[in-house]
Amino acid sequence: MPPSSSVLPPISWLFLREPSPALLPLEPLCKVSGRDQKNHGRIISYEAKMVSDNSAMNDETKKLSNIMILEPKSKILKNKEMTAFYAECRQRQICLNASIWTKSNFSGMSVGVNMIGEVSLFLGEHGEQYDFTLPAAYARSIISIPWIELGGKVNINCPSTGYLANIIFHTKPFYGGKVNQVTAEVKNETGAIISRVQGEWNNHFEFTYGNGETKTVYVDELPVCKKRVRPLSKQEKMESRKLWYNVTHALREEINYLLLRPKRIREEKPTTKGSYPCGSTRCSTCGIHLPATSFNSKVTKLEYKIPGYYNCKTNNLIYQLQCKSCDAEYIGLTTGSLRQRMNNHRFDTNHKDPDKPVPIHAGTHNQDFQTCYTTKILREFPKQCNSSQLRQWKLAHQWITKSRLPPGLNRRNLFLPNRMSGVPICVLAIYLEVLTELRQQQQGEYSEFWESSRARDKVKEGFDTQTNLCRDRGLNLGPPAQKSDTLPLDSRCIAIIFVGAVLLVTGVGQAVNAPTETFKNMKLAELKASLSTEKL
DNA sequence: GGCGGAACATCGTTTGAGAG
DNA sequence: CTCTCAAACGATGTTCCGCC
Repeated sequence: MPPSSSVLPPISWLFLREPSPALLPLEPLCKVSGRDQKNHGRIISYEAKMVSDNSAMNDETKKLSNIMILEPKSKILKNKEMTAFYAECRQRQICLNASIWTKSNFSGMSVGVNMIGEVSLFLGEHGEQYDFTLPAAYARSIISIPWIELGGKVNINCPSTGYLANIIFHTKPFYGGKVNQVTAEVKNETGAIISRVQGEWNNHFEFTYGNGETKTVYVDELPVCKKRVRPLSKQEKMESRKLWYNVTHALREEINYLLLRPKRIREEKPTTKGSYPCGSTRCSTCGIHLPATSFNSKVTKLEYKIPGYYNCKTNNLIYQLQCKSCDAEYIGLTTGSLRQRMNNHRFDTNHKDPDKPVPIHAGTHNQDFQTCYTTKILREFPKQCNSSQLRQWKLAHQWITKSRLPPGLNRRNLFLPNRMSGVPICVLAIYLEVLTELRQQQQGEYSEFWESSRARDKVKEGFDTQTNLCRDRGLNLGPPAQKSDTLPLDSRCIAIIFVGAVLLVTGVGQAVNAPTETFKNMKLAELKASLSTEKL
């Protein structure tokens, strides 16, 4: 067989990957991390015979499929999580030797996975070896309906003959374009192009040879070899189906959170600021911690960017628990890690603590903590922040997300804390707006609340003590905010000051049962002064 | 088998609200 | 202003599990 004939089957083989939905995580045949004790550095030996019982296959396919044996690859890299396998067809003297590991990175709504490793196909009959590189895989729209595509350049090289194939997997352009497009050029040892390939790797592709002949391959028409594996009961702990039993079970039962637990891709630092799962194998919080780059305010109807890179291990933070089944949410604060706090909530929920809002709400849906909630980190605080400051910022976040109003899960009281120094005027305006809505919702119930001089005085006290505070720093701590998209609750909150002003001036403030005229005028002047100093 | 990290379980402390 | 109570969080010890 001339090299020009033998170089093409490996290319076909590379293309003929079954397109798969984006539901399953990467499945290793053998997951290797460190040294396996019993085998002294070797991967445990597994055997999976693939026997075809498809009578429609041609003889060559039968020969190949009947004796395909998967064995472990002896060479491993320490401290790398990698997929490694060796497969051979002894009758036809074909063997495949492969080791693959991944580097992944987040970029907004998608995850890119670079497949790094070696794939070598050896054809004993011809004494030729073909070395493959692999395309990158991209999981797009990971927060909505995920889908997968391949991208990047791949080379197939045959050192003994000098033949070379350059393959390009084209990613879909942002606007228009087609998915799964692939092109390739096959060159001989002199560099002359002997064949071109074009098509869709999951549908059909066309080979155009040097003499003008063409050949089209349709993926759907290719014979399918039915895979046979050992029964689950006979598989060892690290065999593929045993290892991935939980994932398979969860898919069948639609238990979403179980899908996120086992063998997660290790994440590099994401490129976009936001709240991300840590990727630790045993971290239960990752199961409810979906990647997020922003959160919404039900008061301002605006979306606020999360201002840093956070994960389950982040300390000193304000977090949000969002019910998957309804609009209920909970804003909490912890000086420990998100993971520690979620463990406490999980414990309370498992024990159906009747005194705590998070377990009570999960109980109303008859769900456990993992099933009921998702979480995200809204903000991390520097360690030098004292507890008083932290509480104020928690309150501020509770107000702008309305988590203190139904159906929010935080406590219902709406009194201002005793010490309000440091809380920006815009946050107080938000507070007024929330209070107004509550008053409109619960006309009778809250009139008594507001009529009590104590409640009214509290608000007045809150405004009185914030003179010369904050200079409208929004929810940003530290130095005065710069005007930037990455500083979330800053100039946008000025709009809320308008709301507060309108409430006070137009008499809508009457809905909260009327601060006094003097109080209104005083606060309006203050609000105007703030606005005049703010560059919108 | 030892070590370290994560989860689990429990209890103590802090804080805020209400009442007097 | 003080006391009481409950919500919320933190701290700590134990258990489990994966890795070396």
